[in-house]
Amino acid sequence: MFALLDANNFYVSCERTFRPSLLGRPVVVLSNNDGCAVSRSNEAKALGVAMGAPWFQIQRELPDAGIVALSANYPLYGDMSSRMTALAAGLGPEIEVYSIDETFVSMAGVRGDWAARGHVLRERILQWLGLPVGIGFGPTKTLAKLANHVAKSADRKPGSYPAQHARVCNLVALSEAERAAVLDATPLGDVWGIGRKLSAQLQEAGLRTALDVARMDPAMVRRRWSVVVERTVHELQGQPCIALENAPPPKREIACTRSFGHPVRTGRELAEAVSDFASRASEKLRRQNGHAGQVLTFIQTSPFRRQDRQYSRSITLPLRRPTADSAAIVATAVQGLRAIFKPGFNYAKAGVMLLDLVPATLEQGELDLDSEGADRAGLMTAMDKLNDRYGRGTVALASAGIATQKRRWTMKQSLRTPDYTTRWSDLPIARA
DNA sequence: TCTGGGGTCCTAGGACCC
DNA sequence: TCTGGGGTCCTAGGACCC
Repeated sequence: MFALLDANNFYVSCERTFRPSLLGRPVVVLSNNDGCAVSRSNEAKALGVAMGAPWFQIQRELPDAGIVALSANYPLYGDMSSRMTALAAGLGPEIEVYSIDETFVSMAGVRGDWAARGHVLRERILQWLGLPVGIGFGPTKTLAKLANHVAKSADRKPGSYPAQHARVCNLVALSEAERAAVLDATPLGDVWGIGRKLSAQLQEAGLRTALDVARMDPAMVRRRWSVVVERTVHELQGQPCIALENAPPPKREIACTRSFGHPVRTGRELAEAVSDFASRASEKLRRQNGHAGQVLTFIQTSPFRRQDRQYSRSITLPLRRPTADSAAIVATAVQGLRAIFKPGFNYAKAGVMLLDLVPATLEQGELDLDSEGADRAGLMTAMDKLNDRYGRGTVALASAGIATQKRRWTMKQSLRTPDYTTRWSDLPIARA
């Protein structure tokens, strides 16, 4: 038995908490480089702004709609997220933080009226954080997700589901027939695990709703599609196949990739960017106390610039031994870049991925002939501590590249709001 | 002019081995 | 003329998620 709690329009809602004047207005939060709309208020959705729509297109198509756009402010969203998660944890004995705005809660052994508890929690999150959330309960994670979808839809689009399900929906409390009716009112594309491609294929096969999918024969589904889809069918039938992951396993790969604010043509600038990405990825790696075995570097032009010649390549190089040392990782990433870089292109994006991750404790012993290695780990720890305390980039390795000119490739964020909750100088001031 | 970033899992197919 | 069968491992790519 599971609950899924999920914030409505999370990024936009976080911004509204600190700028109430945005309530009731069409608002979008943009991806890095102020590229695409990645969070939309209900008013923006009602105007037809699609998820992932490029901002320049929105402006062109709806110049007079009064849409407010904001650059993504991840420190703010991350902080609001952990506050919300802490409150959600009160619902049941165990939780899984599934994403920045979604938390699964195990309801095992929880007695009483779940929907009533859900409404209380919902009110509290709204009052304390200003965040509207939807809560769904179901016998499996897939059904809890579906219930959550029902809760939000019944709230936002009256008539899509019975009004009793608005904001909080408990599928567990429904009769067999009532649950079937809810599934039958749900297009199969809205089911967790059924994306665009699969949706099209299932519709081709004559299916329309979540109920149709739930009634398929799992063995046939496995033969015709895959075990993944088979699991979804079982889960829709109420048979749990996906467990709660209370303690998430360490990451198997770590990436840092960015689109550039301006096209980049020179190897020097690319090397600067790749060095920066590699050292940020190394920081993430040390945070999970891991070592990487391989480093992947990629660069690519923009597929949207049809007039440009296109080029896209990646290369994976092994590290001499698994490590989390920024210098070694940066050097390897740049070495990879040298191997794949070709002049004469407008590069739009680059990235570094760390692969073959292992726990740092599994480090293979090695005779330390150059007597340098011993202090490296300590140096990295010291660097991380300084950067944690005084802000990213306070100290860096010279080998990671020092910008000698303005970094034109860094991303655009012209519509950023303050770090209201994570920076002393940005704290809002209440006036009587 | 202007189109995100970071993950996971599964499968097919090639390389290689005996 | 006619050239096996079975297994593992790895990688690339696809599909999905938020």
